[in-house]
This record gives sequence, structure tokens and C-alpha cells, in this order.
Amino acid sequence: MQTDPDFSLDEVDRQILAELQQDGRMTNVELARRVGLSAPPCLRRVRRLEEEGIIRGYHAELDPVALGYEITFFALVGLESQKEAVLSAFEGMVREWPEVRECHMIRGGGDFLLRLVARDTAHENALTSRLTAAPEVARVQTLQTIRTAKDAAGVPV
Amino acid sequence: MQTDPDFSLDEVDRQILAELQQDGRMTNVELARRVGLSAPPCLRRVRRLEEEGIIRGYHAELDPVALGYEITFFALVGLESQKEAVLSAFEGMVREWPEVRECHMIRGGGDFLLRLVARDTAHENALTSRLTAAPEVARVQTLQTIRTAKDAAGVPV
DNA sequence: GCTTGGCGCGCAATATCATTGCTCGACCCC
DNA sequence: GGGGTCGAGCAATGATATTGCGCGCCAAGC
Repeated sequence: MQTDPDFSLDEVDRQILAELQQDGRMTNVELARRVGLSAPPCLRRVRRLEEEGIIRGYHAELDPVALGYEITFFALVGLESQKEAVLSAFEGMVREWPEVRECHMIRGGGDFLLRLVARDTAHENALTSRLTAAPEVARVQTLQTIRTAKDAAGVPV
Repeated sequence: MQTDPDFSLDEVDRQILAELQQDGRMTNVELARRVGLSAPPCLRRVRRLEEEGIIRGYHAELDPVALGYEITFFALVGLESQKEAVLSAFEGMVREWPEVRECHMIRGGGDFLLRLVARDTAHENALTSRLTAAPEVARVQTLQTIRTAKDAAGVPV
């Protein structure tokens, strides 16, 4: 039961998670040094955390601007129906759009919060239009990000 | 000029970025194999991408539920003022709250979109109350996440 | 109280990987 | 053509990951 709230995570495990959340490419030797263990048991703990699904993966964090994405914005999308088929169809559609990075259903259905990236304002407008024009979409409210004060990945450990 | 849109990123660089965004702990040997290079030039490219800030870091992705955070939600917060001092004060405050994982200013000031985590609904309510009670906060609208159809980190490569 | 297991650590050995210096070929500008 | 630059590959070295094994610690049973 990998989603069992903690209970089996001791202090060392939490420290390992905190370190790897902060720097996922740290060598096992360095990680072991920081948590006060020798390398082998440290690696075994990391493997266990991976196998239990507590560590889901490792990702490089890239600079969006360097890759040509100047704009990050959010969109609140309201659908005309709360029928499951409609909701799934919408989710399936945005799943295929590479510019849509996150799609969360909110308030019990019929509404979605999306996070998107765009190369420029023209691209952003095009994406908004595409959303508005999509079947069953009733409302689109875009939330342009002006500045980001905090962007911590993951969860506090 | 690390934020210069691409131009200096060739096809191999992009492939490296895509692979590392997907699996940030891949060994350099494996990465080199996938992009069709030998290990040394591959490593040199990765180092260059790191030094130029195109790769900002590496992070483990953790299961929030396993760490005791059952709930992820968003909050739209409106302030009573758009004065820079007020905006900064609000940002400084939420920066200190571990449960606030992201804080984006939207629509030119006075409004913020936050992403938060909470252990349970009681915790969530407490956080919402704390937000509402904070100085200069005029409105708080919470957007409860019912289900997440897509949660891709980073940007398309 | 001693024995018996289970559990998790550290040690040591080996395979794998990261990292450096060097050489070579391709391309460009003269 | 003749430097010059750039980036790749090779080879050698140092670090790291990974495995097997033995030991000590704690807890349950006799």
C-alpha cells in the first residue's frame, strides 16, 4: 500500500526525500553523508522509496524562456455540461495539447483549471481561441502570470 | 545570455533536455546512448546546459499522499491595494508558509493565484482562514482539485 | 536470563560510471 | 590549399553504484 500516509517513513527517510527533492542528481555517496549513513543502506532506502512509489521519478527543471516559451498562464475553463463523457472528452483533448501542462478539475465538475505555456502573446491568443472554440466549452477566463513570487515543486518534507 | 531563446540549442541538445526532463537520474552513459553520442561529449553538453541555466536543477517527484498531504488546492486571492509595498508584503508572507507551493501574481497586480497542499480538510480550512485573515486580503476563492487529468512538469521540448 | 530470529547497518569487493587529456576529422575563412 | 576553430571519440584514471556477507541490536519465546 504505497499511498499509506507515512508510517514506515522514519526521520532518515524523510531527510532522504527532502534532499532528493532539492537535488535529485546528488550522488548516493553525498546523500549518505548528509543523512549520516554509509552508502549501501542509503541506496537501499532510496530503492525502497522508489519501489513503494513514494519517489515517483526524477526530473530536470528547464528554463522555459530558453526553450522559447516566454509566457506561462492559467486558464479557468467552464464546460456546458457536467456529464462524465463531456468531462473526459475535454480532458482527453487537452492531454494532446503539448502547451497544456496541467489540467485540474475543480469544484466537482464542469470547471477546469489549466496551466499553459506559450511562445508569445500571439501564441497565447491562439491557444485561448482554440479553447473557446472547443466543443462544450462555455467560458474561458485566462489568468496571465505577471510575476512568480514562489514556485516550489512538490511538498514540504 | 542564458535566457536567449534557443539559438545555440541544436537537435541533440533538445533531445538531451527532453530525456533529462523525463528521467533526471539517467546515467550519462545511458543518456549518451539515447542521443547517439559517446559519453564524454554528452556530459560536456549537459554541463554546458547546466552552466547556462537552461537546466536549472534536478528534483525528485514525491507522492504527496505518502507524505501526509491528502489535498492539493488552488486559491485566488484579491488584495485591497495594488501598492507595491502591499504586494511584496503578501508575497513575503506566503513565501514563509510551507503549505503554499506556488504564488503567481496575475492580472497586473492585486490578484494572486496560489497552489497549496493540506493534510486534510481541517487543515485546508485553517489555511483558507489564515489567508482571509491576512492583512490587506479582500477576497479568497478556493479552487478544490477534484481530479487531475494531466500534470506534466516543465515545458514541451 | 539465555536463545532464537529478524532487521538494518557497515565493510569489502567488483562492476559501472564520470571525468579528464588528448588526437582526429569536418568545416570555415582566408 | 593552409591555418584555425569546434566538437567528437578514444583511452586512462578516479569516483560511484551495487552486491554479498558478517555483525550487533532489539524483541519474543522458552
